[in-house]
Amino acid sequence: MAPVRSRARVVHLDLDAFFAAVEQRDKPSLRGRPVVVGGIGARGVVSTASYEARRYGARSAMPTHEARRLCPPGTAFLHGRYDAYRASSAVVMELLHEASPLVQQVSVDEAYLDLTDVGVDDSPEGLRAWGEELLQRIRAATGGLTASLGIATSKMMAKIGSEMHKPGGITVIPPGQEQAVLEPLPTRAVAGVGPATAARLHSFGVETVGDLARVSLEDLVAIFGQAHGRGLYELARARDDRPVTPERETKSLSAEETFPTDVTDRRALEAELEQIAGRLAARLGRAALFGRTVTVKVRLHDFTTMTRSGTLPYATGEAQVVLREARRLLAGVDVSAGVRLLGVGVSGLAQHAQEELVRLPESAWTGGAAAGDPWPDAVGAGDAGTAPEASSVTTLHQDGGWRTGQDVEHAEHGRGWVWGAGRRLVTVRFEGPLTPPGPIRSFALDDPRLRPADPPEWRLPESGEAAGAC
DNA sequence: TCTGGGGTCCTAGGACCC
DNA sequence: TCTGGGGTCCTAGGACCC
Repeated sequence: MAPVRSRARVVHLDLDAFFAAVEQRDKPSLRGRPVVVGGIGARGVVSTASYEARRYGARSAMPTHEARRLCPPGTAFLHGRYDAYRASSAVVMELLHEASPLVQQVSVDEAYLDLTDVGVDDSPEGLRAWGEELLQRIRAATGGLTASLGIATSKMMAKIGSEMHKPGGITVIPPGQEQAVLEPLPTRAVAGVGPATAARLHSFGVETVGDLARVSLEDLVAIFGQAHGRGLYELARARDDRPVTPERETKSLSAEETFPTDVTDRRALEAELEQIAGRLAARLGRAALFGRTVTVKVRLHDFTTMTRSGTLPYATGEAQVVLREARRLLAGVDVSAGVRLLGVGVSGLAQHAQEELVRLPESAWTGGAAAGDPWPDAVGAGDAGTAPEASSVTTLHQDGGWRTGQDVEHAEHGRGWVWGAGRRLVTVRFEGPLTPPGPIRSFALDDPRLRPADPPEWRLPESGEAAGAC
């Protein structure tokens, strides 16, 4: 790891009790009263508690019913108004971009700034004055919202600083003071130490960052693995050269829902899946993204969580294609004991449908297509892994009149859907038992046995079939 | 009436290719 | 034709962050 920055040039800004503060700003009757924003339902959790509510013990991520137990009558429990929060957040982020060319927004209420190219006096007094002015501008532009600032030589120290004098405080940790600040703090203060890591460290008698700094690199790597172990070793010494990085590419999108009560009925689950996949596809569309890998997430009644993923031969943004793959994946999960949460995600994102098809290896024929089945044009054009002409790929989608995701019926093999279509062949994925030797087969585009079909009623697995469906 | 929803990164094993 | 190492892709799960 590179040497630590020698000057305090990283700023962490954290809006104080942000959601609750917006509510109190917009509804004067809530000012001075405990306010809890988050899920209101039986299984809701707290997103943000106002400082008044924190006095009674309400905290973020706490089950809302527990916050209800702790807080006095008259406490306001509110659903989040996320559009309002986003609007205020945008005002603040705009001010940050005026303050520095290098801003990394971490979430709706947090950001890092790099002051390297900002002409600022980086003495503690100079930094404090700079911070006061920024906070004043934020208050003025947002109708009184407050934030806390940490200014230090690294992201980790800046973040620790912003926590130290909340709300509304500015904490400058001058170069050279990092160790002294860090050592007495609990290990949780180190970036990347969550409940699990803290518990393991505790079991070795490691409670503070100072304790952690006395553990050897070899031991940390042996216990936590290469990446995490080395990270802990460095961060415990305040060695953190992570840059402030403005824009990051989206890697995945997902949508999920926790049900008020566990769902055991597969038909109800199917309906939920359709809803969730629809929401996800709409977001894909808005982001102009297409994904190849579909992941279904199932949380059971006992909180055990399973994921099942499948990778398509092409990137898609279509709700029906996402949904169909999600259904296939869900069919392989035993849900008889009750499902608490259902989710659908998409990864392997591309900015164009089909973009990834050219790299598809034959191994992607997970269903075990008959040996010798040629892949429709794109892969068949050369050795596996050799990209065909781009033009043949970009037109794959509609060639021959077949559309990926389209429902079809084959005279011998039964119902299926179009998994890929090329200039000469169409590949169909079959779900039913009528299709030995495998569920994927290719046909000539004009194969008379193949015809378009209406979307199927989703067939529910027979009881007992689910677990073995894949 | 325990434990949201949206993300990121890492690990580990197996398949497959060279 | 018994023996291997590296690289990539895929899947599943876990930890962490806000």
